[in-house]
Amino acid sequence: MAGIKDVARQAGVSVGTVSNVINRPEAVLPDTRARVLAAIEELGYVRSESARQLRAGRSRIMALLVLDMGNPFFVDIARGAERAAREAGLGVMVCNSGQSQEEEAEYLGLFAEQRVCGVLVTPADATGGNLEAFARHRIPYVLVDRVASGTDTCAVSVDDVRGGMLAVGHLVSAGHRSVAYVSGPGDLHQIRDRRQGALAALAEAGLGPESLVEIPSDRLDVAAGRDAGARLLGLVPRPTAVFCANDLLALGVLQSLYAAGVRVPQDVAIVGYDDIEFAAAAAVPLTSVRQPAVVMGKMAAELLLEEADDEGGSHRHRSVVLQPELVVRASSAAPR
Amino acid sequence: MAGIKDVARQAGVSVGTVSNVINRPEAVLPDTRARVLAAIEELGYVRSESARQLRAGRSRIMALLVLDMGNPFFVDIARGAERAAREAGLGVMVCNSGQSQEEEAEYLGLFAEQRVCGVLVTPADATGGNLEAFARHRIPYVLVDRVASGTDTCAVSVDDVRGGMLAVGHLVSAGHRSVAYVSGPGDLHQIRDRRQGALAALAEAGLGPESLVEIPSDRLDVAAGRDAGARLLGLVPRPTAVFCANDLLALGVLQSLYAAGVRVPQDVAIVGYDDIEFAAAAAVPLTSVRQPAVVMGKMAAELLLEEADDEGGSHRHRSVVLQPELVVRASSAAPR
DNA sequence: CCCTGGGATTGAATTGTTTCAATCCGTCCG
DNA sequence: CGGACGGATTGAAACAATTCAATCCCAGGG
Repeated sequence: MAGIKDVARQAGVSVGTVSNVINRPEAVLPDTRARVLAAIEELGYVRSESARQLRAGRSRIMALLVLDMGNPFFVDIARGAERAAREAGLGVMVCNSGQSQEEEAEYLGLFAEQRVCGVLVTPADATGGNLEAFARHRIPYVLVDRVASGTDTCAVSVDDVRGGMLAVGHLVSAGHRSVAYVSGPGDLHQIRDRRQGALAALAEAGLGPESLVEIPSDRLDVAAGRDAGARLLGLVPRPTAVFCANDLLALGVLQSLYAAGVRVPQDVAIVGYDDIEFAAAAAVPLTSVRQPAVVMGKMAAELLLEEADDEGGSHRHRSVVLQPELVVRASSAAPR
Repeated sequence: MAGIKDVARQAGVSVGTVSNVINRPEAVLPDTRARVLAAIEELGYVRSESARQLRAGRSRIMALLVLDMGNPFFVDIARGAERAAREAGLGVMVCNSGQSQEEEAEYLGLFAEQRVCGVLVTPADATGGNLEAFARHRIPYVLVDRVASGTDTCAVSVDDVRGGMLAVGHLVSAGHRSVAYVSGPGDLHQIRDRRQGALAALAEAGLGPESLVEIPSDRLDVAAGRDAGARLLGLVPRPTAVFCANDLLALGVLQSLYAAGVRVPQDVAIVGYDDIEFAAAAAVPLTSVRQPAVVMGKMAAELLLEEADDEGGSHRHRSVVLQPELVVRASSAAPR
């Protein structure tokens, strides 16, 4: 494959001039430039990003590590991040940790080797042990959909406690007195905060924690939702409402109930979380807590860019907390 | 940041030995190895992928360029590809062309600069002009969800003509005599082939092309489906069935009809395409043509790896055509 | 005791770019 | 006419790894 040297020889100039034509065209005489461009075209020269990177010390790629790209919520985050990165002339490498700490560690290692200019990450665990180790590499990172534990990191999150409160508050005010909570992996902050919000909403209505029946689940996808739905059907007495930790679970629960002939919302009301595009198109359009996912991705990327571009150490870490919003649809209503 | 030289100095060995410890540990005496590993640990050394790549001439990353990551169909393809790549120790860089030829060209340029070891691509246009130009770089690529136009490329696709035939054949045999086809961008092969299959199914039942009412759409997402649904409602006489070029469109159409009080399937039957996970969870569970997306991604990646690993020129390009499968659900049934 | 064989280690060459001090050359001014 | 200036161009250093021929050293055999 042709390199800058071949181009230089072909055009009868030095390598430095070729480099200038590519990076600072205005600093080269028009006819020299033309000659070089002709040579580039003729040889099909493409500059080597790795050589560039080697010299620059870091790549022009930003990494995004999410829990699950099968969840449209994360796809939206990726969209927002990509948009912001693109504006800064950077590429985005999107990876899935699948909520596994091992995969997370593996990917973080990969990012360090790639010398990415920064990492956006939704941690797979509450403690953030992997990130602690990662911090050593001096590669900036921003927490996404997660509050910062200290002041040594930027973070963008949505108020999950408030989200849980909105969801269960809505159910309680519709008359429900017993609510199931289909949760996810207990080591995810989001899950715990939403529960806390749910409990707060119940408490506000004078109901104790026994009014929240937890149906645990180790994954956060539609299949897990179907399982949870089956378990819900077996509960005696059966709660009249379900709050699901995300929309995928909710869609699964809905499917399960539907198949068993349980009517939604007449027999059981359902509220999901994230308000993914498919929530509105569900068997019964799903009430859900909307999160500004695209904005979150965009802001996270912008914070990261600010930190990465910062030469003088003037960057101050910031935590942005966005507000969720309840979107009421057919799946939630007063019990009979 | 510490380099291999720093490690060598710290451990009191040469750079070559450090390299050996990393890449061929068995070729180094145990205590030397231990000393080097200790130095690596102490300095927090992380090998530079760019330097590695520069020497190797190509990166250890495979690119995947799809039309839209917001479509779960492509997410499944990505999953399959990622799995295969991972087994070969490669990373995958997933990018969206958004059906734009400009973005496609831009990304292909980026891939060339990155010297990726290969590209999996779902072309944004029928002619494949961008790929023709790309072929010049001698970077192997495999067409995904698209048949190869010649024998100079590997390709993995699903028989879209047959898919269209299955979908419309099903509708016709349920008694429908007028079917709307909500299509997408006309320069996509998939869209045209599915139409052709639809026409073939009609012809088989003795119906002419006038029985297929095309509702064009320039995008392939839920919002476009809603628009198409609105246009469908305005048609006189209104077709009794709709075949949608993909499930996102179908879900949008469904939402639209639902909102207008048109009953599915009693008034209008709907058949989608792709059988994404959300099709089963739709307002009315969606009849759809299932495509083996994960398998397609996996096979494409495997073909690419075979071509990329081929030193002796023994690789022969292959086209794999997979078969779609009709999944009947509630959204399709005989008209009154 | 010398030589040989072979495993361990070395160190220089190589990869393709960017950057920057040095050089070149033509012009302008004194 | 000489010197200074400035824009264009040059060429070598630096980046961080891999690779491989050369070297080193030790054991075993003659």
